Amino acid sequence: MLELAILGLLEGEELHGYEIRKRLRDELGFLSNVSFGSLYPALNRLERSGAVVAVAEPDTELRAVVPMTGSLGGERAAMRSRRSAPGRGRRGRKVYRITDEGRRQFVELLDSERDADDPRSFGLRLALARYLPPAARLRLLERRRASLVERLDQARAATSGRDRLDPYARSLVEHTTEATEREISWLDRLLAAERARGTSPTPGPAASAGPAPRVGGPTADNESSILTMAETEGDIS
Amino acid sequence: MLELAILGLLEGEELHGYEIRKRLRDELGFLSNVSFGSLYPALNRLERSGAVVAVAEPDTELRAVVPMTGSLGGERAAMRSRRSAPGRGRRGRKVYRITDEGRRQFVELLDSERDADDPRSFGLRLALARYLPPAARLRLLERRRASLVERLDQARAATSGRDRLDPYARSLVEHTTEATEREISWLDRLLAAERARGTSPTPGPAASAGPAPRVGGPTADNESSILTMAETEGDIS
DNA sequence: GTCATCATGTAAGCCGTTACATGATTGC
DNA sequence: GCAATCATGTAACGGCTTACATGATGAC
Repeated sequence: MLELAILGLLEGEELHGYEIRKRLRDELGFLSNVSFGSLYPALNRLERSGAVVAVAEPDTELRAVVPMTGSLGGERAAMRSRRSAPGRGRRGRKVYRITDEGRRQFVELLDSERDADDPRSFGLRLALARYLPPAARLRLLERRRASLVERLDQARAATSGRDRLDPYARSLVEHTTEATEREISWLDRLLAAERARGTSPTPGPAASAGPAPRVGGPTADNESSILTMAETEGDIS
Repeated sequence: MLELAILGLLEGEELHGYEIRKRLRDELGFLSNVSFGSLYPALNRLERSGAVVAVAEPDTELRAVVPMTGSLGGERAAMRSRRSAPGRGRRGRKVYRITDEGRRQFVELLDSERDADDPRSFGLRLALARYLPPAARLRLLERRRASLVERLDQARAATSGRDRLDPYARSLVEHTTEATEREISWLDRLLAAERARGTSPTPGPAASAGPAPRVGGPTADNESSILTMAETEGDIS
């Protein structure tokens, strides 16, 4: 899960650990904050498995920081702090780049059903769905839909018999049921758009067209932290 | 978390481990299935801490199973399988009953903010909210509301900035935002009902909690019973 | 020169899982 | 008497968290 998110970020650009953590928080909304105690070991695992390599920092950053002057002192100071291991840029930063092997692992992970029970799993995968081939994208949406439908059926079966629930549990069930129904119909729109794209010569931006329910709020043209797709995940059945 | 759910079930009736697992799945929808490897250790922890005790099975069940006859053979067979340790009923079942200490722990857990990041946490607590005193119930709802509003604000703040998201991420953000707004207004209805109900005079130290900030969503003041969750059904398509 | 921030890592522990091991009861 | 289910438990392991430890850089 964590490794999937990291690879997803590195698909876009080279990053070092500290920055990756920020992106996970701000961009993917992945976990409020992933701890370093899990982030760095994860990066080391990825490096050992050949999914990423430590590289020198991109020129752009480096040039901006290191003075152009021939100043001996400045050069030496820069060297001292810089040269110790591959992938160490200024300061002690270790900048990672994804490899071809990493891309392979990434798509494999993205297309797998690991962590299917974790509510963040689907949100993360959909946020990275642009990296999936169309067929796999359909599978992802269909799996999610099926699991929601099953949950709904199960809930209805269990509730029908004994509606002796107290008001709180009952309200929770109702709210969760409705939210689930809404998600299913949202998925149906995504699926329709996805299928229309694949089968007809209509390419492109149809994908997000469906939604925009616009209940009343401002039409946010948002780029946000992609998600806090924590999802209510109601209890009770 | 698991212990909270277990205590919640035992508030209602005496149960043995295997049955508890079924209830967690069918009744609380807690985890698709809690493994025995975590359930039994949890029960043992609860027993050691004095929150539960192993008891003889309730008479009702026992009577139904053990024949009333004075048949020596029957009696002996029943004894053989039954008597080994307190709380062992027929077969090897170990039936648990919550204690006063357990009830104290239960309410304390229920009112705490543990696992606040876990999305199942709120659902579980609301499902058990009937066991909370009114003030704690309000706190629970207000905490949830505040965290959703914060999430929404954060998303919008991050949103206002730069680059465009791809269609999948964008659709995800939109759907999640809308779902969050709906949950907030649902909570507003629950809060209104809750306030209308019990509390005529606000207790002395009202300072800490205070009224809800009203930052984000609409202030839907739909009174009516908590059960009336007709929901505005803004539906799209 | 010292503080906040950036940056990387290790160690201990919690909480859960899967896999394994055992045995009783019921139905056929 | 045999299988399916009920029922309880242990052992090994995994991933994530907190707390700890270290050090560089930039601002004042």
